[in-house]
Order: sequence, then structure tokens, then C-alpha cells
Amino acid sequence: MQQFVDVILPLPLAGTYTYSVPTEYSGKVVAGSRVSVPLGKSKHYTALIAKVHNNKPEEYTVRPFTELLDEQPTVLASQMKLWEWMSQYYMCSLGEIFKAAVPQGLKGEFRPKTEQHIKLSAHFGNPTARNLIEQSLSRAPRQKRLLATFLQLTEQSGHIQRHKLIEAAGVSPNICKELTDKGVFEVFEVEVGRLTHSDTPIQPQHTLNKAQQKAFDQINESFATKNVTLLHGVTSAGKTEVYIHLITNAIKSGKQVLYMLPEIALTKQTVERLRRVFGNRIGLYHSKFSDAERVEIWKKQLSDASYDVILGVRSSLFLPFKNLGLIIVDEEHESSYKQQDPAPRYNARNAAIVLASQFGAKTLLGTATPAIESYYNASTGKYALVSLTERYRSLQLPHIEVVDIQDMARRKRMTGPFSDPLLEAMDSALKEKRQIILFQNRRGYSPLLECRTCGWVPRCKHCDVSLTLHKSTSKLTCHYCGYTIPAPKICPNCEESNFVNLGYGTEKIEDDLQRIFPRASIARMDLDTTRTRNAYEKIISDFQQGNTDILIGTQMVSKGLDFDNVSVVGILNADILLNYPDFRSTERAFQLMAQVAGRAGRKNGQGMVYLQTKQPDSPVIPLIVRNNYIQFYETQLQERMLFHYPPFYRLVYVYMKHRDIHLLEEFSEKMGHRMRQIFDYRILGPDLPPVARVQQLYIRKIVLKVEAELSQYKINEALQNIQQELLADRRYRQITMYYDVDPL
DNA sequence: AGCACGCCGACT
DNA sequence: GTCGGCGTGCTC
Repeated sequence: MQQFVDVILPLPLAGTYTYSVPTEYSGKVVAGSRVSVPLGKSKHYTALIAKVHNNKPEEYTVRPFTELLDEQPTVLASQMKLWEWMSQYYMCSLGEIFKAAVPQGLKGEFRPKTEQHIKLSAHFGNPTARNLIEQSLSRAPRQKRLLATFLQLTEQSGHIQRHKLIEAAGVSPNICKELTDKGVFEVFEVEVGRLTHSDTPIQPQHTLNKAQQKAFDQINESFATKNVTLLHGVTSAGKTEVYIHLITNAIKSGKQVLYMLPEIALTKQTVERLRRVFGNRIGLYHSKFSDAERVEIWKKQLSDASYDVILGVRSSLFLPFKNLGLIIVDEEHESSYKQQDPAPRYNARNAAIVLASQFGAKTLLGTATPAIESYYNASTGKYALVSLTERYRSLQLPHIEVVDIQDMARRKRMTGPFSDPLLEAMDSALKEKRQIILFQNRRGYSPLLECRTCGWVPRCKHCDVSLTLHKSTSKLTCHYCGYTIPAPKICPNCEESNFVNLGYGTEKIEDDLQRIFPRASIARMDLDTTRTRNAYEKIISDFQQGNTDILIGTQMVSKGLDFDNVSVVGILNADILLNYPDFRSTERAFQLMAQVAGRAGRKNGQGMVYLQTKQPDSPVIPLIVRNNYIQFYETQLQERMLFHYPPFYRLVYVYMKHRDIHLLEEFSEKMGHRMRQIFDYRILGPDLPPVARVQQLYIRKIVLKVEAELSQYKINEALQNIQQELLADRRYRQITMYYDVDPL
């Protein structure tokens, strides 16, 4: 009988596509195997078989697939089960999950990962191209813009990733093709990534101290009755040691373990600690790994010699497992477990719990500052709760001093962003050869450049935000889309040269500090200084070895770094965190400040934390000072209940994007109206999101708040029906819509 | 996503 | 009339 396969394509297409099975492959195809399929006139893709069947589709002529690429499935049935749950719950296509889950090397046509880059054609010098802009492209504004963007972005390198160029110019890919067809651009492929390996000799594991042993026992006990356990352990309580013992147990009973960490906590330190115990039985999965290595790990997981332990980031939960027994989600409160863009917009912590339950495995969530939702689940008995309150080797918690910077400024006791008490503490720390960490949640030099004469502020031309000055490169950059222009010398509005830098980014803080402490060695850790994996490791190891006295950073400095010699931590401006316009701002501020504070006072006495703020009376401040999580949790829970937020209500954000603001407004109003008919008071908006325009596209957002006990399945179904209904109108076809379920 | 098709405005 | 830019819609 003629066989057919429904396949998932690595494209943002809603459903599956059906191909016939060529006779040579009949009986050999199974779900999870990859096939090469033709699509459209000349394209070929690597697709994944979702289903094998005998039902011939009647509405169109079926084409046969070209080649079966696997003898054995590349994606196991257990993985597909997770994908299906994810696609339903997070309202995204299987294709989008396929794209995110499977390394490029398994999707592409067997060749190593390449990127398409654009350069000017050989006979086109830069001057010729500029000429072209002026003259022959005068009737093609889109192509002109693309070429201008190209010239601007490739001043030094001469080439750029095709995708990035198209995005930066905000044009459709067609425009790029046209310039290529014309012979202005040339496309060439750049290979990316190669793998590395390291070996650490195996050492016996440490024994647990009394408190750790107690927590270990309680966790094992809890697993008898609960599927999920929350380990609430103060910073430096040695949670990792407890994890190691749990992992050892699981391996002994023949099970696999997935140990997840947020990206920035997965440092060399953690890896080496685990390698010392588990040697080659542990596999790493990190987003900065080359694709070749990721393919290798994937294949190893499919083989009989799969790793016992996978230590990895968010996406590691997509790896093949055959016999999963335990998932550990460390720093479970971390927002980086939530993928924001692109789809699938999933929360890896929650998806891990689903994955574990599909295997009949247990999940352990660990953190010093649990997410409100997680602690709520623990207190209602949905999760078990285990506390670890004693710091390892009885380290003292740091003393936190709140500094009112408004009052300090009035009394002339501020030097730029630094208060006198902080400077004095830093001065004596430096004299004692102790180290300092300064935290400022803003990168760049200055978030706002303003003309003193006329008040002009440079703004991104694609997005609805002001540009941040980066002094080291003399450029203004948009932190949303990356749009970059040279910093102006005179104001384009009034032609005066009278700029003032308002606010402080990490770069300016580094600058100012070097002037105050000229002999101190200062390092900065933020997105700009850690573009490559090596740069990141170098900053950390330099600091650890004492080569750096002061480390300035964004939230990167708050995570999983164990430094023994830090005696002073400065939180330069808590107000940026506290004033964030969002229902989670207090939670985030508490978590971040508690984590940053936890970096101080590791050895030799008590550390000091200086918490600078203009709002010393904010109710969350004393809770941070006393490290009182429980009270913080209770006040937050009250607010969440009062204002209908998680964990009592579930949120779904509905986003709509389009180039034409009028069409978008009309559509979003209709959408809001239709949603209200079904969900009534649970609908807010449509509204403008905080950044209402990104890369030439206008954005509107509708918020859906539903009682947590209502059926998530039915809600998603209703939403999708409304979408289908409204997009049936041809005029709205071009509007992009997507959902963010359980947003952060 | 990427490509072909076809509408429409500009210019010989 | 024709050329070419660029939006639209389809791909099993």
C-alpha cells in the first residue's frame, strides 16, 4: 500500500506537509527520521517525519520526498511528545520548535554550518557604490536604503551576515536578492564553529556537611510523594554539593540526569567542579558551543553510549534522553529560562517539569530567591519544600548598608554615581588587597545624550527608544535593534556643540572610577565586553586570581560566581530596578539585589554591601537588608492576588505587528473587541508596549488575564479561533501575530 | 523562509 | 507601451 509521511519543516509554517514515500523507502520510514524534501520550485529542506500513514490527500497532488536521511530516528518519540505539549501550551508551530530544538547540522544538508554573508561585487568599489546610491537607485528607495545600511555597517570588515543586514535595514529579503541579481552584491558562505575538548582528572566527591546532608535526605524523602521539590537555600549554602550527591544516586540506579543552569551561571568553575566528580560521563550543552559539537552531543545521546549527565542551558531540555530520572533546575527564578524571541517562547523551568513527568522522573528546583510562583506551589503543597539556611563553612551574611543618594547629593557627599561611604569602603578594601564588585544594570557609557541648548536627544530611527552612547567606539547604539551611528559632534537640531551625558552606564562608571582610583586594576563585565566565550572566561579568571581589583558589571556579576576575596559590593542605583514599569519589578529587584549581595563576604570576615537608592523608604529595601525572603514573598503574594497576577491568574500577551500603523490600530481594536466578547473583563488593551516600534514595525499588545484554574487548553483554542476568524479578512493577512504565554 | 507573480508608477 | 520596484501569497 502506498505510504505517506507528514513532515515538519524548519519554517514558521503552521501545519505539517505531506509527501509520498518512494518505493525504495517503503517500510523503512518511521516518525522522527529526517527526509530531504522539495518545496516550491527549486528549494530543498531537511524535514522531520511526524507521522507515517496511508491516507492519500485529495486536495493537492502529493510529491515524493527525495531521500531518507536516517536509518534510526533522530528525534525520539519522547522528544516529540514534549514538542507537542510545547506547541499546544505556548501556541507555536512544530516547525518553530523543530528549528529551536535541533542543531543546525542536523537540519542542514549534512555540510558544516554556514552563514550567508554579503559583500560588494568585485568590480564595485565603495566609491562606485556610493555613486550608485546617489544616481541609479534614485527610483528604488528600498534598495538604496539597503545599500546605505550595508556601507555603514561594513566600514571595516567589508562584509556582513545577510540576515543581519536585512534586519538592520528593515527591508524584505527580496530587496537583497534584487541587488544581488543586479550584480551589486555578492553572496558567499562563511563556515562557523569547530569543537574543542578538555579532560579533568577524577577526584572523590566531598562529603556533605550536616545541613547539606539533612537537605539531601529531605529531598530524597520528598521524591517519594511529590514530583517536584523546591530547594530554598541561601547563597553559599553549597547547593551544588547536594546536587552532586543526588546525581550520583540517580546514576547508580541506572538513570540519566539533566542539570540545567542559566547561561551566565554555566561557568568554567561549575563545569570543572562537575567534571572532577563525573569525568567523561557528563556532557555539556551551551549556546556558545559550535554547532558541530552540539550535533555530536545529540548523536551521542542517541547512541548506546549516551551521557549519564547533561549539564546545560535552557535548550538542553531538547536533547534526546532515553532514561531520564532527575532534572535539576538551578537558579530556577532566573528570567533567562524564558525564551523571549523568537518562538517557541517557552519557560525551560516549567517545560522541564513536564519533560520529567513524561519520563516519570523527578524535578528539583534550586535557588536562594524562589520565583513567587514556585514558592506558592511549594506552600500549597503542589511541590515539596526543602530549606537550606546555613551558609557553607558558616560564612557570615554580608552587612547591607542603605545609602540615600538624594540626601547625599544635597550634602555634597556624592562623586558622580558614588557616595562617600561607598568610596571610603572601597578605598580601605583596596588598601587591604581585598576585591570589590560594583553593580549597575545599564551598559554603555551614558543612556541619554542630550543637547543642553535645545534639548535634542538622539533616538533610534527604527525603534521607539533613545540611543545609548558608547564612548570607547564613539558611537550611539540602540540596545533593541543594534542600530548604530557615529556620535554627533554638533547638535543636528540647533548646531551647537553643547552635549551633556545624562545617567551612568557601566562604561562611564569604569571611566570615572579609573580617575578616582588611578592605581586600581578595573575590569568591566557586560554584553559589550563578553561577546566571545573566551573574553567572558578571561574576565572571571582574572578577577578570581586577583589580577583585577574592581569588577564593574550588569546583572552578569550576580550569578553563580564564587569569589573568596570580595569584601565590598556596591549597588550603584537600585532605583533603575525598583522603578521598572512591570508587576514583576519588585520581585526582580529583590532577587537581583539579594544575589548581588550574596557575592560579598565569602572568607575572612563579614562583607559589606552598599545599596544606593533615592527611595530608602521603599518597603522592599528592609526585606533585602534583613534577607527576609518569606516576608517579601508574603507581601508580594498579597499584591499579586489584589491585582490579578500570577500565581492566581495566568497571563497571555497577544502581540500584533505591522508596518502600517493605521491598519494595525484598526486590526488590534477589532481583536480586542472580539476577545472581550469571549473573555470579558479579562482583557486589557490593545495598548502600546514599552517599546512600541522595533525595526520599522509598529507593535500593539493585548493582555489576557485568566483565573489560574480555567482550562488552558480551551483558552488557547478560543484565541486561535479568534485569530483565524480575523485573519480571514484579506486586508489583515500581512499582520504578524504571536502569543507570549506566561510572560516574564 | 524564499521565490514567482503581478500590479503600478515612471519613463522611452 | 515597456521596464523594473516591490508587495502578496504559496509552498505538500
